Amino acid sequence: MRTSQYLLATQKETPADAEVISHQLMLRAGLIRKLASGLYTWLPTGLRVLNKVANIVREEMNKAGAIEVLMPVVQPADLWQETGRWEEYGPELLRIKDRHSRDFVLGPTHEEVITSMVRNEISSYKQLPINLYQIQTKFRDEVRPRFGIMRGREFTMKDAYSFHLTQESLQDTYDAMYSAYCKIFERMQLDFRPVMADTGSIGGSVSHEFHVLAESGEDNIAFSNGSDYAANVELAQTQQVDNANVDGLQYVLAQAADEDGEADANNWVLLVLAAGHTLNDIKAEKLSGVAAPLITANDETVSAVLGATGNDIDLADVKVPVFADYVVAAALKNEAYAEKITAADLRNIEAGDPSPCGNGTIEIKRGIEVGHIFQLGDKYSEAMGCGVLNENGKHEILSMGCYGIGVSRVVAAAIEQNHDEHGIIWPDPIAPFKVALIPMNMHKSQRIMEAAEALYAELTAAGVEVLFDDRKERPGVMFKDMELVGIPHSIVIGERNLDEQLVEYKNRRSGEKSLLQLTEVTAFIGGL
RNA sequence: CGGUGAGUGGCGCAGCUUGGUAGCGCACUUGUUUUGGGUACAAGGGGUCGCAGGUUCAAAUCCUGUCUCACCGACCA
Repeated sequence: MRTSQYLLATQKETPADAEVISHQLMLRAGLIRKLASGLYTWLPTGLRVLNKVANIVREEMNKAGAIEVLMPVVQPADLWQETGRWEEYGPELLRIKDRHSRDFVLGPTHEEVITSMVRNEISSYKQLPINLYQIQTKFRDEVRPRFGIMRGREFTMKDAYSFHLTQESLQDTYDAMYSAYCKIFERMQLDFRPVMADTGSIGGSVSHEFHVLAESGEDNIAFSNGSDYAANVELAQTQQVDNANVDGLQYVLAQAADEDGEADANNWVLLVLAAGHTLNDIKAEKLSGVAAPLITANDETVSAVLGATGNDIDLADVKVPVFADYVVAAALKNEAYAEKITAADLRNIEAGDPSPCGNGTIEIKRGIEVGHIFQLGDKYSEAMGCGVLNENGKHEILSMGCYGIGVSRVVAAAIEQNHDEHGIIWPDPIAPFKVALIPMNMHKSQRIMEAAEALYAELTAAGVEVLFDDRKERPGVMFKDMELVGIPHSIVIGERNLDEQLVEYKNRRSGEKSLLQLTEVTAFIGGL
């Protein structure tokens, strides 16, 4: 590619509304442009990277036995009504009507569509297991899009769905996906970790997230320094310790749930934590008797409720089981709370805590979630009647797994992990170009132009992706642009070395420079 | 949705308090200059100041409404 026939679109100045480094660099290096909040155009350079990432994902999915399909972005509402998510999913689900006033959604995920397809296409146990995936645009009407492409409303996702008759089969595919994900992020040369995770609203039991480690990550990951234990802080269990070490208590009032699990506006549960600890909302709302989603009382309610117990709560009097670090006490209206104490894991794990696995202590690092795999069970297949005839001719509901990678988010995460003060430093496998060809004052020197043109033709013929900067620009401009864009290797052709038929090679990441014979350049670059 | 802040050429900003129909840097065009790290000089093109309404002889500037955007919280690949 010649820069003169390309859209480089680099900028000197950082747009004011970009906060994180990956967003700033994606704008400055000409990878993306914002169209509206959370909606971005991929410029040529950005699209090249996005396609590189997608292709690595595709290759590894294929190798792992998954089969590619492509489903519509627009999905009929009745599928979502079948699974109940039309009501459950909330405002992130963008609902639209067609000209006949029929309801549709812009797909935020594709469990409904794939399950609908499989129940029509798969009818025998002989066809199982099967794992189908697509790489496609998703739309989620995020409350607050932020950090550029990192949390956009429209984004590219690889989503795979597997179908099984037995838990063993599901586990096999889940393990294969786990390995494939590791391979994918290894190939992209990213520093990542698989971590145990909460299943959230998608449902199911077993789940792992894949995080790219970066300071700007939105998730906190708990690592053990004595084992390979890693879990999202949302999920990481804390060990109960002797209450004697607790230095004071703090409390939170949470709305209670009735027998049916519905929020009960008149009843509250008192959650008590050791001083200095922080409440983990996800753990709290999983407790029976506590309303989910968690509703905590404001100051007014606190005084009203605690006043109604007949006496002021004196936390020093709460008799905490000796093995518990913190407790749940029912502060039901007019009841003695002291008799309703239960111990539970309620708090966020913290650095320095003993690891739940029993080995080592916990360290907390920040991560960007780029992948998530789940064992879904029969949540969707049951609701939609997706099953096959088994060996005995009986209809049996399938169990499912689902496996996602945020393809566009990977691009941003890679930049968070690979940049310096000059710009992006792409890992070779996802770089938009492998090598930048930078001629010095080519428009004034016939021999430079001939050498550059010859080298460009040679590299291109060898299948090397080369960006030939043939603009009539000063050297400094070209160096700055190529560094900003982050092309991992560059070749500089100048009068200085041409007499000896030498050119200069420079490595973007290490900064190392060396001189190469003009004739050996293509072999050298090809071997990198 | 709650809190904070911002909307002035493609980008970054000034002007607004003390109304008089717009300015700087980058980028862009042309010429000269320079020639291994964003060269210098000169001449140009491009905005009616988010939108709507109001006050006024006169509004980017004052008033009202509205839209958009970013950041902090609750959700997610």
